Amino acid sequence: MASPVGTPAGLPTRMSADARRAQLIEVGWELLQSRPIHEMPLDEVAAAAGISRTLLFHYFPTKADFYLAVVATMGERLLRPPRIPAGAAPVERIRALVDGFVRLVERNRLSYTALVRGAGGGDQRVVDLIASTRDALVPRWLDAAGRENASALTRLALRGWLVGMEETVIAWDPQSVPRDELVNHLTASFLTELELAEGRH
Amino acid sequence: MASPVGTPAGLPTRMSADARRAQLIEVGWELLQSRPIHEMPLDEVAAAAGISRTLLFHYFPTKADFYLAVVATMGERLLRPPRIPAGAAPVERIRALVDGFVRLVERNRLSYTALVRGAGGGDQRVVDLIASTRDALVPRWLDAAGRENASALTRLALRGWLVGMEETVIAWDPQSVPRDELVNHLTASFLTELELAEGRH
DNA sequence: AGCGTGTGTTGACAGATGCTCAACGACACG
DNA sequence: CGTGTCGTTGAGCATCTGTCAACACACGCT
Repeated sequence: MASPVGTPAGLPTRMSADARRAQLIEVGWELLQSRPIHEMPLDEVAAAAGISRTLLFHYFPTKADFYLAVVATMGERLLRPPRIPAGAAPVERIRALVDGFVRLVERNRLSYTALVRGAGGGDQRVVDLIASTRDALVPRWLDAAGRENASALTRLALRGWLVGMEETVIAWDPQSVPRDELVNHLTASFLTELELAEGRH
Repeated sequence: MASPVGTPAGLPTRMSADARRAQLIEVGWELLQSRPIHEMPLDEVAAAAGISRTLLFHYFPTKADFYLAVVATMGERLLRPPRIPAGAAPVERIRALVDGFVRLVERNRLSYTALVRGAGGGDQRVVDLIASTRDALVPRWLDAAGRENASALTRLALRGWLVGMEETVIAWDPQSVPRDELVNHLTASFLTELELAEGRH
Protein backbone atom coordinates (compact mmCIF):
# COMPACT_ATOMS: atom_id res chain seq x y z
CA MET A 1 0.00 0.00 0.00
CA ALA A 2 1.21 3.48 -0.88
CA SER A 3 1.80 5.96 1.90
CA PRO A 4 -1.44 7.49 3.11
CA VAL A 5 -2.62 10.68 1.53
CA GLY A 6 -2.22 13.75 3.66
CA THR A 7 0.33 12.35 6.07
CA PRO A 8 4.06 13.12 5.92
CA ALA A 9 5.35 9.62 5.38
CA GLY A 10 2.89 7.09 6.68
CA LEU A 11 4.36 7.23 10.11
CA PRO A 12 2.00 9.21 12.32
CA THR A 13 -1.48 7.76 12.38
CA ARG A 14 -3.11 9.73 15.13
CA MET A 15 -4.69 13.02 14.12
CA SER A 16 -7.00 15.60 15.55
CA ALA A 17 -10.63 15.07 14.71
CA ASP A 18 -10.82 18.08 12.42
CA ALA A 19 -7.68 17.20 10.54
CA ARG A 20 -8.89 13.65 10.06
CA ARG A 21 -12.24 14.78 8.77
CA ALA A 22 -10.59 17.16 6.33
CA GLN A 23 -8.21 14.47 5.18
CA LEU A 24 -11.00 11.97 4.61
CA ILE A 25 -13.01 14.47 2.61
CA GLU A 26 -9.93 15.21 0.56
CA VAL A 27 -9.31 11.53 -0.10
CA GLY A 28 -12.94 10.92 -0.97
CA TRP A 29 -12.81 13.81 -3.34
CA GLU A 30 -9.79 12.41 -5.12
CA LEU A 31 -11.42 9.03 -5.58
CA LEU A 32 -14.75 10.50 -6.62
CA GLN A 33 -13.27 12.06 -9.70
CA SER A 34 -12.45 8.76 -11.29
CA ARG A 35 -15.57 6.79 -10.40
CA PRO A 36 -19.16 7.34 -9.37
CA ILE A 37 -20.08 7.07 -5.75
CA HIS A 38 -21.54 3.60 -5.66
CA GLU A 39 -18.38 2.19 -7.20
CA MET A 40 -16.30 3.67 -4.44
CA PRO A 41 -16.11 1.19 -1.55
CA LEU A 42 -15.35 2.78 1.78
CA ASP A 43 -12.62 0.19 2.09
CA GLU A 44 -10.66 2.03 -0.53
CA VAL A 45 -11.23 5.41 1.01
CA ALA A 46 -9.99 4.09 4.31
CA ALA A 47 -7.03 2.35 2.70
CA ALA A 48 -6.09 5.46 0.75
CA ALA A 49 -6.20 7.44 3.96
CA GLY A 50 -4.19 4.81 5.77
CA ILE A 51 -6.83 4.09 8.38
CA SER A 52 -9.31 1.34 9.11
CA ARG A 53 -12.78 1.37 7.65
CA THR A 54 -14.21 1.57 11.12
CA LEU A 55 -12.66 4.92 11.74
CA LEU A 56 -14.44 6.33 8.73
CA PHE A 57 -17.73 5.35 10.29
CA HIS A 58 -16.60 7.05 13.45
CA TYR A 59 -16.54 10.37 11.63
CA PHE A 60 -19.38 9.80 9.16
CA PRO A 61 -22.26 7.66 10.41
CA THR A 62 -23.18 6.38 6.95
CA LYS A 63 -21.69 6.32 3.50
CA ALA A 64 -24.32 8.82 2.39
CA ASP A 65 -23.23 11.21 5.10
CA PHE A 66 -19.67 10.94 3.94
CA TYR A 67 -20.67 11.54 0.36
CA LEU A 68 -22.79 14.51 1.30
CA ALA A 69 -19.90 16.03 3.23
CA VAL A 70 -17.59 15.61 0.26
CA VAL A 71 -20.04 17.12 -2.20
CA ALA A 72 -20.91 20.00 0.11
CA THR A 73 -17.31 20.87 0.85
CA MET A 74 -16.18 20.68 -2.73
CA GLY A 75 -19.25 22.43 -4.02
CA GLU A 76 -18.46 25.40 -1.84
CA ARG A 77 -14.86 25.36 -2.89
CA LEU A 78 -15.68 25.18 -6.59
CA LEU A 79 -18.53 27.64 -6.66
CA ARG A 80 -16.85 30.36 -4.70
CA PRO A 81 -18.25 33.44 -6.41
CA PRO A 82 -15.84 35.04 -8.88
CA ARG A 83 -15.01 38.69 -8.68
CA ILE A 84 -17.16 40.84 -10.88
CA PRO A 85 -16.10 44.32 -11.92
CA ALA A 86 -18.08 46.66 -9.71
CA GLY A 87 -18.64 49.71 -11.85
CA ALA A 88 -18.96 47.96 -15.21
CA ALA A 89 -22.08 47.76 -17.33
CA PRO A 90 -24.42 44.76 -16.90
CA VAL A 91 -23.14 43.23 -20.13
CA GLU A 92 -19.61 43.17 -18.87
CA ARG A 93 -20.59 41.85 -15.50
CA ILE A 94 -22.57 39.02 -16.99
CA ARG A 95 -19.72 38.30 -19.32
CA ALA A 96 -17.44 38.09 -16.32
CA LEU A 97 -19.74 35.52 -14.72
CA VAL A 98 -19.96 33.46 -17.90
CA ASP A 99 -16.25 33.67 -18.42
CA GLY A 100 -15.65 32.64 -14.85
CA PHE A 101 -17.82 29.59 -15.23
CA VAL A 102 -16.21 28.57 -18.50
CA ARG A 103 -12.83 28.87 -16.89
CA LEU A 104 -14.05 26.84 -13.94
CA VAL A 105 -15.09 24.01 -16.21
CA GLU A 106 -11.94 24.27 -18.29
CA ARG A 107 -9.82 23.83 -15.22
CA ASN A 108 -11.92 21.31 -13.35
CA ARG A 109 -13.91 19.47 -15.94
CA LEU A 110 -13.45 16.16 -14.20
CA SER A 111 -14.21 17.51 -10.77
CA TYR A 112 -17.22 19.42 -11.88
CA THR A 113 -18.89 16.59 -13.70
CA ALA A 114 -18.12 14.29 -10.80
CA LEU A 115 -19.86 16.75 -8.54
CA VAL A 116 -22.98 17.14 -10.61
CA ARG A 117 -23.04 13.45 -11.39
CA GLY A 118 -23.85 13.03 -7.75
CA ALA A 119 -27.27 14.53 -8.33
CA GLY A 120 -28.41 11.19 -9.59
CA GLY A 121 -26.54 9.31 -6.94
CA GLY A 122 -29.86 8.93 -5.30
CA ASP A 123 -29.36 10.52 -1.91
CA GLN A 124 -32.17 12.99 -1.48
CA ARG A 125 -30.03 15.32 0.59
CA VAL A 126 -27.46 15.60 -2.19
CA VAL A 127 -30.18 16.32 -4.70
CA ASP A 128 -31.55 19.01 -2.43
CA LEU A 129 -28.11 20.45 -1.88
CA ILE A 130 -27.47 20.80 -5.59
CA ALA A 131 -30.94 22.23 -6.14
CA SER A 132 -30.50 24.83 -3.45
CA THR A 133 -27.05 25.68 -4.75
CA ARG A 134 -28.59 26.38 -8.11
CA ASP A 135 -31.37 28.39 -6.56
CA ALA A 136 -28.81 30.51 -4.80
CA LEU A 137 -27.15 31.25 -8.10
CA VAL A 138 -30.18 32.94 -9.65
CA PRO A 139 -30.24 36.08 -7.47
CA ARG A 140 -26.51 36.44 -7.89
CA TRP A 141 -26.82 36.58 -11.66
CA LEU A 142 -29.84 38.82 -11.44
CA ASP A 143 -27.88 41.12 -9.24
CA ALA A 144 -24.98 41.21 -11.69
CA ALA A 145 -27.45 42.15 -14.40
CA GLY A 146 -28.67 45.01 -12.25
CA ARG A 147 -32.14 43.56 -11.80
CA GLU A 148 -34.14 43.21 -8.64
CA ASN A 149 -37.60 42.05 -7.70
CA ALA A 150 -37.75 39.60 -10.54
CA SER A 151 -41.04 37.88 -11.32
CA ALA A 152 -41.65 34.20 -10.71
CA LEU A 153 -41.33 33.52 -14.41
CA THR A 154 -38.04 35.36 -14.60
CA ARG A 155 -36.56 33.40 -11.75
CA LEU A 156 -37.83 30.13 -13.17
CA ALA A 157 -36.57 30.89 -16.66
CA LEU A 158 -33.16 31.97 -15.43
CA ARG A 159 -32.83 28.89 -13.31
CA GLY A 160 -33.43 26.81 -16.39
CA TRP A 161 -31.06 28.96 -18.38
CA LEU A 162 -28.31 28.39 -15.83
CA VAL A 163 -28.73 24.64 -16.03
CA GLY A 164 -28.68 24.87 -19.80
CA MET A 165 -25.49 26.88 -19.67
CA GLU A 166 -23.93 24.27 -17.43
CA GLU A 167 -24.78 21.62 -19.96
CA THR A 168 -23.57 23.73 -22.85
CA VAL A 169 -20.21 24.45 -21.31
CA ILE A 170 -19.70 20.86 -20.26
CA ALA A 171 -20.59 19.56 -23.71
CA TRP A 172 -18.54 22.29 -25.37
CA ASP A 173 -15.77 21.16 -27.68
CA PRO A 174 -13.18 23.94 -28.09
CA GLN A 175 -12.18 22.49 -31.43
CA SER A 176 -15.51 23.12 -33.09
CA VAL A 177 -16.53 26.30 -31.29
CA PRO A 178 -13.95 28.96 -30.35
CA ARG A 179 -13.94 30.06 -26.75
CA ASP A 180 -14.80 33.68 -27.52
CA GLU A 181 -17.75 32.66 -29.59
CA LEU A 182 -19.07 30.54 -26.74
CA VAL A 183 -18.69 33.27 -24.14
CA ASN A 184 -20.19 35.90 -26.42
CA HIS A 185 -23.15 33.76 -27.23
CA LEU A 186 -23.85 32.80 -23.64
CA THR A 187 -23.61 36.39 -22.50
CA ALA A 188 -25.99 37.63 -25.15
CA SER A 189 -28.25 34.65 -24.54
CA PHE A 190 -28.59 35.41 -20.86
CA LEU A 191 -29.48 39.04 -21.41
CA THR A 192 -31.93 38.17 -24.14
CA GLU A 193 -33.58 35.55 -22.01
CA LEU A 194 -33.81 38.01 -19.16
CA GLU A 195 -35.47 40.66 -21.29
CA LEU A 196 -37.81 38.12 -22.77
CA ALA A 197 -38.90 36.88 -19.37
CA GLU A 198 -39.37 40.37 -18.01
CA GLY A 199 -41.16 41.68 -21.04
CA ARG A 200 -44.38 39.86 -20.25
CA HIS A 201 -44.54 39.35 -16.53
CA MET B 1 -46.68 -11.62 -0.60
CA ALA B 2 -49.16 -9.95 -2.95
CA SER B 3 -49.96 -11.58 -6.23
CA PRO B 4 -47.23 -11.07 -8.79
CA VAL B 5 -47.50 -8.14 -11.15
CA GLY B 6 -48.39 -9.02 -14.69
CA THR B 7 -49.82 -12.44 -14.01
CA PRO B 8 -53.54 -13.19 -13.86
CA ALA B 9 -53.77 -14.36 -10.29
CA GLY B 10 -50.42 -15.60 -9.10
CA LEU B 11 -51.11 -19.08 -10.34
CA PRO B 12 -49.13 -19.61 -13.54
CA THR B 13 -45.43 -19.12 -13.04
CA ARG B 14 -43.98 -20.31 -16.31
CA MET B 15 -43.80 -17.73 -19.08
CA SER B 16 -42.22 -17.29 -22.45
CA ALA B 17 -38.86 -15.58 -22.40
CA ASP B 18 -40.14 -12.43 -24.11
CA ALA B 19 -43.14 -12.11 -21.84
CA ARG B 20 -40.97 -12.58 -18.79
CA ARG B 21 -38.51 -9.95 -19.94
CA ALA B 22 -41.32 -7.50 -20.60
CA GLN B 23 -42.88 -8.21 -17.24
CA LEU B 24 -39.61 -7.70 -15.41
CA ILE B 25 -38.98 -4.41 -17.16
CA GLU B 26 -42.48 -3.33 -16.26
CA VAL B 27 -41.97 -4.26 -12.63
CA GLY B 28 -38.60 -2.54 -12.52
CA TRP B 29 -40.17 0.55 -13.98
CA GLU B 30 -42.87 0.63 -11.32
CA LEU B 31 -40.33 0.36 -8.54
CA LEU B 32 -37.96 2.86 -10.10
CA GLN B 33 -40.48 5.64 -9.79
CA SER B 34 -40.47 5.57 -6.03
CA ARG B 35 -36.76 5.11 -5.39
CA PRO B 36 -33.41 5.54 -7.09
CA ILE B 37 -31.74 2.56 -8.62
CA HIS B 38 -29.24 1.68 -5.94
CA GLU B 39 -32.00 1.55 -3.36
CA MET B 40 -33.86 -1.00 -5.39
CA PRO B 41 -32.63 -4.45 -4.39
CA LEU B 42 -33.15 -7.08 -7.04
CA ASP B 43 -34.77 -9.14 -4.32
CA GLU B 44 -37.72 -6.80 -4.38
CA VAL B 45 -37.97 -6.79 -8.14
CA ALA B 46 -38.01 -10.54 -8.13
CA ALA B 47 -40.51 -10.69 -5.29
CA ALA B 48 -42.79 -8.18 -6.99
CA ALA B 49 -42.68 -10.28 -10.13
CA GLY B 50 -43.28 -13.44 -8.15
CA ILE B 51 -40.07 -15.14 -9.22
CA SER B 52 -36.75 -15.96 -7.65
CA ARG B 53 -33.84 -13.58 -7.75
CA THR B 54 -31.90 -16.10 -9.76
CA LEU B 55 -34.30 -15.93 -12.64
CA LEU B 56 -33.74 -12.24 -12.95
CA PHE B 57 -30.07 -12.90 -13.48
CA HIS B 58 -31.02 -15.41 -16.10
CA TYR B 59 -32.55 -12.65 -18.19
CA PHE B 60 -30.24 -9.79 -17.28
CA PRO B 61 -26.62 -10.72 -16.61
CA THR B 62 -26.06 -7.86 -14.18
CA LYS B 63 -28.11 -5.31 -12.32
CA ALA B 64 -26.72 -2.59 -14.57
CA ASP B 65 -27.96 -4.47 -17.61
CA PHE B 66 -31.41 -4.69 -16.11
CA TYR B 67 -31.41 -1.02 -15.27
CA LEU B 68 -30.25 -0.10 -18.75
CA ALA B 69 -33.01 -2.18 -20.28
CA VAL B 70 -35.61 -0.45 -18.12
CA VAL B 71 -34.36 3.04 -18.89
CA ALA B 72 -34.02 2.35 -22.60
CA THR B 73 -37.49 0.85 -22.92
CA MET B 74 -39.22 3.54 -20.95
CA GLY B 75 -37.20 6.31 -22.56
CA GLU B 76 -38.46 5.23 -25.94
CA ARG B 77 -41.99 4.99 -24.68
CA LEU B 78 -41.92 8.42 -23.08
CA LEU B 79 -40.10 10.30 -25.77
CA ARG B 80 -42.14 9.07 -28.66
CA PRO B 81 -42.17 12.19 -30.85
CA PRO B 82 -45.42 14.16 -30.65
CA ARG B 83 -47.36 15.07 -33.75
CA ILE B 84 -46.51 18.48 -35.08
CA PRO B 85 -48.86 20.37 -37.41
CA ALA B 86 -47.35 19.94 -40.84
CA GLY B 87 -48.25 23.10 -42.64
CA ALA B 88 -48.06 25.49 -39.72
CA ALA B 89 -45.57 28.27 -39.24
CA PRO B 90 -42.34 27.55 -37.33
CA VAL B 91 -43.66 29.38 -34.27
CA GLU B 92 -46.66 27.14 -34.04
CA ARG B 93 -44.63 24.02 -34.62
CA ILE B 94 -42.17 24.90 -31.89
CA ARG B 95 -45.06 25.77 -29.63
CA ALA B 96 -46.48 22.33 -30.32
CA LEU B 97 -43.19 20.73 -29.27
CA VAL B 98 -42.97 22.80 -26.13
CA ASP B 99 -46.57 22.13 -25.29
CA GLY B 100 -46.05 18.43 -25.87
CA PHE B 101 -43.14 18.34 -23.50
CA VAL B 102 -44.95 20.29 -20.82
CA ARG B 103 -47.83 17.91 -21.09
CA LEU B 104 -45.46 14.97 -20.90
CA VAL B 105 -44.04 16.24 -17.65
CA GLU B 106 -47.46 17.13 -16.31
CA ARG B 107 -48.66 13.60 -16.84
CA ASN B 108 -45.51 11.72 -15.93
CA ARG B 109 -43.60 13.93 -13.59
CA LEU B 110 -42.58 11.06 -11.37
CA SER B 111 -41.62 8.80 -14.24
CA TYR B 112 -39.70 11.47 -16.05
CA THR B 113 -37.60 12.56 -13.12
CA ALA B 114 -36.95 8.94 -12.25
CA LEU B 115 -35.70 8.41 -15.76
CA VAL B 116 -33.36 11.38 -15.85
CA ARG B 117 -32.24 10.74 -12.30
CA GLY B 118 -30.58 7.66 -13.71
CA ALA B 119 -28.06 9.84 -15.47
CA GLY B 120 -26.13 10.07 -12.27
CA GLY B 121 -26.67 6.46 -11.37
CA GLY B 122 -23.15 5.95 -12.48
CA ASP B 123 -23.47 3.39 -15.24
CA GLN B 124 -21.63 4.84 -18.19
CA ARG B 125 -23.96 3.18 -20.67
CA VAL B 126 -26.98 4.88 -19.14
CA VAL B 127 -25.23 8.23 -19.23
CA ASP B 128 -24.39 7.67 -22.86
CA LEU B 129 -27.93 6.62 -23.63
CA ILE B 130 -29.38 9.77 -22.15
CA ALA B 131 -26.77 11.92 -23.85
CA SER B 132 -27.48 10.39 -27.24
CA THR B 133 -31.20 10.72 -26.68
CA ARG B 134 -30.70 14.41 -26.09
CA ASP B 135 -28.47 14.71 -29.12
CA ALA B 136 -31.17 13.14 -31.22
CA LEU B 137 -33.62 15.76 -30.03
CA VAL B 138 -31.69 18.72 -31.44
CA PRO B 139 -32.21 18.00 -35.15
CA ARG B 140 -35.85 17.28 -34.49
CA TRP B 141 -36.39 20.72 -33.01
CA LEU B 142 -34.27 22.35 -35.69
CA ASP B 143 -36.38 20.65 -38.26
CA ALA B 144 -39.58 21.87 -36.65
CA ALA B 145 -38.18 25.38 -36.77
CA GLY B 146 -37.53 24.98 -40.47
CA ARG B 147 -33.75 25.18 -40.11
CA GLU B 148 -31.15 22.93 -41.63
CA ASN B 149 -27.39 22.80 -41.75
CA ALA B 150 -27.03 24.40 -38.38
CA SER B 151 -23.60 25.52 -37.24
CA ALA B 152 -21.72 23.83 -34.45
CA LEU B 153 -22.53 26.70 -32.13
CA THR B 154 -26.20 26.48 -32.97
CA ARG B 155 -26.36 22.79 -32.22
CA LEU B 156 -24.42 23.24 -29.01
CA ALA B 157 -26.55 26.15 -27.87
CA LEU B 158 -29.79 24.38 -28.64
CA ARG B 159 -28.67 21.27 -26.84
CA GLY B 160 -28.06 23.38 -23.79
CA TRP B 161 -31.36 25.14 -24.27
CA LEU B 162 -33.19 21.83 -24.36
CA VAL B 163 -31.64 20.75 -21.09
CA GLY B 164 -32.51 24.11 -19.59
CA MET B 165 -36.09 23.70 -20.74
CA GLU B 166 -36.22 20.26 -19.14
CA GLU B 167 -35.11 21.77 -15.88
CA THR B 168 -37.51 24.69 -16.18
CA VAL B 169 -40.52 22.52 -16.80
CA ILE B 170 -39.62 20.11 -14.04
CA ALA B 171 -39.07 22.92 -11.55
CA TRP B 172 -42.19 24.71 -12.76
CA ASP B 173 -44.87 25.40 -10.18
CA PRO B 174 -48.25 25.93 -11.89
CA GLN B 175 -49.40 27.99 -8.92
CA SER B 176 -46.86 30.73 -9.41
CA VAL B 177 -46.59 30.69 -13.20
CA PRO B 178 -49.63 30.03 -15.41
CA ARG B 179 -49.25 27.29 -17.96
CA ASP B 180 -49.78 29.58 -20.94
CA GLU B 181 -47.16 31.96 -19.75
CA LEU B 182 -44.68 29.13 -19.44
CA VAL B 183 -45.36 27.75 -22.89
CA ASN B 184 -45.31 31.18 -24.47
CA HIS B 185 -42.05 32.06 -22.86
CA LEU B 186 -40.34 28.81 -23.77
CA THR B 187 -41.51 29.06 -27.36
CA ALA B 188 -40.25 32.60 -27.73
CA SER B 189 -37.08 31.70 -25.88
CA PHE B 190 -36.25 28.88 -28.26
CA LEU B 191 -36.72 30.98 -31.35
CA THR B 192 -34.74 33.85 -29.88
CA GLU B 193 -31.94 31.54 -28.88
CA LEU B 194 -31.92 30.06 -32.36
CA GLU B 195 -31.71 33.44 -34.04
CA LEU B 196 -29.02 34.53 -31.66
CA ALA B 197 -26.91 31.48 -32.32
CA GLU B 198 -27.32 31.74 -36.05
CA GLY B 199 -26.74 35.47 -36.17
CA ARG B 200 -23.04 35.18 -35.55
CA HIS B 201 -21.90 31.80 -36.77
C1' DA C 1 5.23 10.26 39.17
C1' DG C 2 1.00 7.75 39.25
C1' DC C 3 -3.62 7.42 37.75
C1' DG C 4 -8.02 8.04 35.53
C1' DT C 5 -10.74 9.99 31.94
C1' DG C 6 -11.52 11.23 27.23
C1' DT C 7 -10.95 10.12 22.63
C1' DG C 8 -8.68 8.38 18.41
C1' DT C 9 -8.34 3.82 16.74
C1' DT C 10 -9.06 -1.02 15.62
C1' DG C 11 -10.30 -6.22 14.71
C1' DA C 12 -13.97 -9.20 14.69
C1' DC C 13 -18.73 -9.88 13.74
C1' DA C 14 -23.56 -9.42 11.66
C1' DG C 15 -26.80 -8.30 7.88
C1' DA C 16 -27.69 -7.25 3.16
C1' DT C 17 -26.93 -7.63 -1.71
C1' DG C 18 -24.90 -8.74 -6.29
C1' DC C 19 -23.81 -12.80 -8.63
C1' DT C 20 -22.70 -18.16 -9.62
C1' DC C 21 -23.56 -23.12 -9.91
C1' DA C 22 -25.54 -27.32 -10.34
C1' DA C 23 -29.73 -29.46 -10.58
C1' DC C 24 -34.94 -30.00 -11.08
C1' DG C 25 -39.15 -30.19 -13.80
C1' DA C 26 -42.47 -29.13 -17.33
C1' DC C 27 -43.43 -29.01 -22.12
C1' DA C 28 -42.39 -30.34 -27.19
C1' DC C 29 -41.15 -33.58 -30.34
C1' DG C 30 -39.63 -38.01 -32.34
C1' DC D 1 -42.91 -43.44 -24.08
C1' DG D 2 -38.26 -41.61 -24.10
C1' DT D 3 -35.42 -37.58 -24.65
C1' DG D 4 -33.85 -33.04 -24.82
C1' DT D 5 -34.56 -28.19 -24.48
C1' DC D 6 -35.39 -24.40 -21.59
C1' DG D 7 -37.68 -21.90 -17.80
C1' DT D 8 -36.93 -22.13 -13.02
C1' DT D 9 -34.92 -22.57 -8.40
C1' DG D 10 -32.31 -23.24 -3.67
C1' DA D 11 -28.01 -23.12 -1.83
C1' DG D 12 -23.73 -21.00 -1.70
C1' DC D 13 -19.83 -17.34 -2.36
C1' DA D 14 -17.82 -12.64 -2.33
C1' DT D 15 -18.21 -7.95 -1.36
C1' DC D 16 -19.80 -4.10 1.14
C1' DT D 17 -22.22 -1.40 4.71
C1' DG D 18 -22.75 -0.77 9.41
C1' DT D 19 -22.10 -2.37 14.73
C1' DC D 20 -19.76 -3.55 19.05
C1' DA D 21 -16.65 -3.98 22.49
C1' DA D 22 -12.11 -3.24 23.58
C1' DC D 23 -7.32 -1.22 23.12
C1' DA D 24 -3.90 2.72 23.29
C1' DC D 25 -2.24 7.08 23.55
C1' DA D 26 -2.64 11.99 25.38
C1' DC D 27 -3.81 15.01 28.85
C1' DG D 28 -5.43 16.78 33.54
C1' DC D 29 -5.52 15.99 38.43
C1' DT D 30 -3.59 14.79 42.92
